[in-house]
Amino acid sequence: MPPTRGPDRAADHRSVRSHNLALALREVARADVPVSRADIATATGMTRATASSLVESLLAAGIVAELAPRAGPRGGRPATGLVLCESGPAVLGLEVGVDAVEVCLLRLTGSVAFRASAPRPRSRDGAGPAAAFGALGDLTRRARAAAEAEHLRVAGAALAVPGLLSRDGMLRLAPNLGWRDVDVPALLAAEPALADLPVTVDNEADLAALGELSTGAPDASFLLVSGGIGVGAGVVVDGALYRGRHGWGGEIGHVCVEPSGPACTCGARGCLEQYAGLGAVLTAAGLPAAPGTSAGAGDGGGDGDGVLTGLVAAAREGDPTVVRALSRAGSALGVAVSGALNLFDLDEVVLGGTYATLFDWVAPEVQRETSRRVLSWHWAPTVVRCSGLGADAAVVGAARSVLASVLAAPDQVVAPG
Amino acid sequence: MPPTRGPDRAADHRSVRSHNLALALREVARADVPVSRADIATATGMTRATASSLVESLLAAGIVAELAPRAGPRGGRPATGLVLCESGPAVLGLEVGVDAVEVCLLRLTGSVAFRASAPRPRSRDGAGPAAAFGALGDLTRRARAAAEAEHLRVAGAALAVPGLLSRDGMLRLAPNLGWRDVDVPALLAAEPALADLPVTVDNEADLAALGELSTGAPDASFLLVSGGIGVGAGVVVDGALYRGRHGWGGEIGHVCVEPSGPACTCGARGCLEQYAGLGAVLTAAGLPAAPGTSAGAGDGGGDGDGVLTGLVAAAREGDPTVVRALSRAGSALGVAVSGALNLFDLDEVVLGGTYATLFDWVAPEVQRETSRRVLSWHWAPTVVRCSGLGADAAVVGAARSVLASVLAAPDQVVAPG
DNA sequence: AGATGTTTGTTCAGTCATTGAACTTAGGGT
DNA sequence: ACCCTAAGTTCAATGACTGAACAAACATCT
Repeated sequence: MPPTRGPDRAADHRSVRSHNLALALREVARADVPVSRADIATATGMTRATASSLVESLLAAGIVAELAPRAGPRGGRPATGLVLCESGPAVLGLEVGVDAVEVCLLRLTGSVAFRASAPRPRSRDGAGPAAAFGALGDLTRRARAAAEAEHLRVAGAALAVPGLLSRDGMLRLAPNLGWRDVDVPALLAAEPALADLPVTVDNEADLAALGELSTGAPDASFLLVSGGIGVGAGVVVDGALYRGRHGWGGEIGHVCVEPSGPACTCGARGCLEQYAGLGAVLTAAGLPAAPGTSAGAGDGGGDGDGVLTGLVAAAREGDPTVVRALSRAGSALGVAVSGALNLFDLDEVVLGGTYATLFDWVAPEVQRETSRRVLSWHWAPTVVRCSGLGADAAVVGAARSVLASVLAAPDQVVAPG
Repeated sequence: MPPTRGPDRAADHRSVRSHNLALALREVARADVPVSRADIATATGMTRATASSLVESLLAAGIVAELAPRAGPRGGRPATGLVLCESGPAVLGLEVGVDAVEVCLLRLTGSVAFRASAPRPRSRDGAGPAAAFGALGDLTRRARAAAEAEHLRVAGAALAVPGLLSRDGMLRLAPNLGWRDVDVPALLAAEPALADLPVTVDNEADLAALGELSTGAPDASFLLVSGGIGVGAGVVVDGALYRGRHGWGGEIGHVCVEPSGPACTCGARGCLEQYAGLGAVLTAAGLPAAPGTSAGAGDGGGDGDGVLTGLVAAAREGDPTVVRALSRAGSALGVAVSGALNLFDLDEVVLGGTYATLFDWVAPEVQRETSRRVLSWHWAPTVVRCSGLGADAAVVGAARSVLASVLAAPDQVVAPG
């Protein structure tokens, strides 16, 4: 997160201005149609004079743009439409995933300006974290060249990693990458293409949840459950990500489904991952485990996609063992998800990652369990949805999170210009 | 909560003032020793001139008071100490509990000015919610008389109820009271002693968590698990209560401990309540169930205290059946709590309600399960604590929540005066 | 005792962003 | 043409903070 200046800072004229600036910009950003200065004034409760003044600043900063005046329905002077500026500050989403490193450049409007990925150098080839960040640096260089070509200034970046981060950016543990205690900020600083950018680092599941959020209502509430070798979750309440005490919220993979169930790599018994993780599903389906799916092996990776298509094909053909395996994974998932819904008080579940691919076989069981186990079901029945972004959720979410912080603090982005 | 005016309101001069007013007041409130105007200035980053001006307003409003000047350690002009005003606006905590209705009047400083309780009129005697609120009204009248005698103005009240509230204050379901769809605001408005006060209504577990919060660091994070006929939990993260989408967060009582466990009154199987609820514990201990502990009976109540002392006595004597029952309840609780800690990313558990009384027999098992099942244990080992407030947590927490809102918005309380 | 230094609290002109009201601009309808 | 409506701008007034200078009150050193 950006230089978290305490919420307990004294306010002065300038803070009023930045607050209202952000407010005005949000009105422009959240509407699908162009808004006028008068719209901003009435929506926020400020004077038309103030709205005008704020808009002037936003125009000067190149964050919003004016359209040609268009007459309203009931006569009167035509309103000049305001929209986000296509050539305003752009943002970068980064991801170090199990199989690949990815990058994604978004214009201020949210449109994709550049997109690329490369396979992650594998540990078994002697390549450590530095090699992965080298690949990320290469992709970033290309993305920034693309930005340059469009005369876009890159305002910042966010990086998604699959693991537990401490607040200073250290990646404490990333089982599926085979990493432990990796100093992410140092590795970022070592890449010339990234060293001069403000980069925030966040958990992959959290950023995926933010990505999912950006595809729907801005104040949605849901639990995004992401399947894979592990099982992760991101919690969004009223449009805000729940982070928890250390930023490790939503660790659903090791929630207990059956206290005396099979032993898990974490040392406990009966964790969700042992029922609904990709490795467990493959084993139960009688299919060969993909490399790396026997979590804890240290080196992650493995061609997850190949195994997955096999699984889907078998399920489509109605292979009873496979279907039963998926349904059992679904009900275990449903038990854990029900607990999470009871605790977080949510009524929407979004299935992402491999669960998005396997949605048709997994979702009914999740639905069934939640309908029985969620206490508030009668007042707010649980909805189980499929993720709209699938595997790209995390990169896109990373970029979107930067976009959100630019829109939330437009004055921050103007100053350094 | 007070008329939640949207966070998306335009800021002007007055909002700067109220923000800084609240900031200055917080400095006075959170320090144990008197602070000076200069202290406020340096702590918040404002000028001494501004701090002075703010303090003047707070003095005029009767919210803070000046002490005699006291010399500092390194010479210089002595600082005039500022403290919360003992005779400033007072607040009222209310509770409709299973056994009793309670009231508690707190001075602005947090000291108790009045305290009383009365048995709750029972449904089996033909008394419905109206009777309970009548009893609450009587207590309130006495509390306000006590306030009057001290020349204290009562700024507001908060009511704790054990059940699911909708956002408009309707009590949707309170199994242990035997109530359903009770219109709390209407009942409050019908009581003359309460009709003229701003009263907020909240879940008992949530307010108990706030009460617990007020006994420790103001930015603590913990899960407060409250035992009783049911099992409730309140989640506090960085000093703020987690409420969830509808305000129903922390429903741990129906988190699944064993998917194929005993049937629960909620319709599901293996809910925590079936292992660690008071009824289940008594049954497992071979003791006679207290009236009402067979949850779902409709009319709640029952002399919980009597049964509890019997349980404690038997446990102290080392009765193996009782000790085993408690230890099994503890490990079921530990399983559910571990899940909650993984999801919420917390590292502190506070046991309250009956669990506070049974702490010595329950806590070790909770500790053991969390040490195995909480993923982040190695970086942030879980601490299991006993609640400092016990059964009074909810009333006190209710009053504290009003206190907090007065301190957070001092200008609100000045205007009507 | 007196001078010096230090810290607290106040006073006052200056600055800045908002408000509110008048005014200008630019259409639509009859 | 004339009136009506709504958008956007201009400008004096207001309110709250800043910064600097000043006054008050005490400790310490000579």
